[in-house]
Amino acid sequence: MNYSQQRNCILNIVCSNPIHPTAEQVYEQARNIFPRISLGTVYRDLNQLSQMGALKKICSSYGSVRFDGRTDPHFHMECTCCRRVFDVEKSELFSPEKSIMDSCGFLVRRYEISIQGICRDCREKNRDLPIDKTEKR
Amino acid sequence: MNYSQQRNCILNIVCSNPIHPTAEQVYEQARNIFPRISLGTVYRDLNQLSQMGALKKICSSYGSVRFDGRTDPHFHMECTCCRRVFDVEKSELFSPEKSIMDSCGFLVRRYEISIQGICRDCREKNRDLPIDKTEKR
DNA sequence: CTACCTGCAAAAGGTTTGCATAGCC
DNA sequence: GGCTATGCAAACCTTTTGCAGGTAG
Repeated sequence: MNYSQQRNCILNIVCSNPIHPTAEQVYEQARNIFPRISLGTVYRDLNQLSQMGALKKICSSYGSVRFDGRTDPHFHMECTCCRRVFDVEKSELFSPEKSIMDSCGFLVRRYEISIQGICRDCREKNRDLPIDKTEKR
Repeated sequence: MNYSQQRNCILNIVCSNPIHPTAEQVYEQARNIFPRISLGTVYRDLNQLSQMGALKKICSSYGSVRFDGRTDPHFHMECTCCRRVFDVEKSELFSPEKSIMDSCGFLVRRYEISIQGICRDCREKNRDLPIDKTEKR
C-alpha cells in the first residue's frame, strides 16, 4: 500500500477525535484540508484502515457505521437520547450496570456483547474468509 | 394496536427461527403464507414488534439488521466467515474466549460490549427520547 | 364508522464501484 | 513507467414513507 496524504489525513481525523465519527463526519472534516476530497475516497480509506487494524469499525443502532481510533481493548456505550457513543474501559465490567452508573453517570438500559470469530463448522473446513460476499444466511 | 394477521405471522417467523433472520429473510418466509405481502409491511411490523419488546433488533457487522425472537438476556456471536449469528448464554461470560471455545468450538477473534442507555447530560436535562432523528453527532 | 393496517411505489439514506486522471515509488 | 490512489458520478442495497384502499373493533 502506497503512502497517501488523504488516507493519512483521514487516519489522523479519526484518531484525534474521541467522538467516534461516522464516515460523513470524517468527510466534513477532511474537506477542511482537502476541499476536493470525495466521500467515496473517505469510505474507501476508512475501510482499508480498519482492515489493516489502524482503526476500528463500530456499529451503531442508528444507521451509519462509526469509526474509532482507539484500538486497545475497550467497549462502547451509546446514548439512546443524544446518540453519542462513549468509551467504556474494560475494567469497568462485568456486570456493567452499577459500576458504570457510579463512575460516569450513564444509566444502562440494555447491553449486548457482540463477539466475532470463526465457528466450528468453518474452522473444520479450514475457512477463514467470507464464503461469498453476497450470500445470505 | 389492532390485531393483524400479517404482524402475527411475522412474529411467529422470527420466534420460531433461531437463525436471527434479516428483514429480507422474514419477507421471503412470510410470502409463503401471504404471497402479496410487501417488504414495506415487513419492515414496519418488525420495527413495531421490536419497539413493543416482542423481539430484539441486533446489528450485524455486515449490512442489514437482524431480528431475534429470544428476548431473555443473552448475547450473540457472529462468524466472520459464514456470517451466521449464534446465541451465547450469559453464563458463558466473562471472559468469553476460553469458555466459549470449550463449550461450542467458536474461536473468538474480537468482541465488543455495546451498551445502550442515557448519558448523564441527557438525564440531567430530563431527556429520554432522541433529541432529533436527523441530528448528527 | 373510525382508526389502524396493508400493498404498492417512490424516495431516502448509507455505502460501494467503474472509470479516467493524478500521485507515489 | 507501473502500480496504487483519487475524484466524480452512477449504481446498489437497505430501510422508510406517502398514499389510496382494505380490515379490525
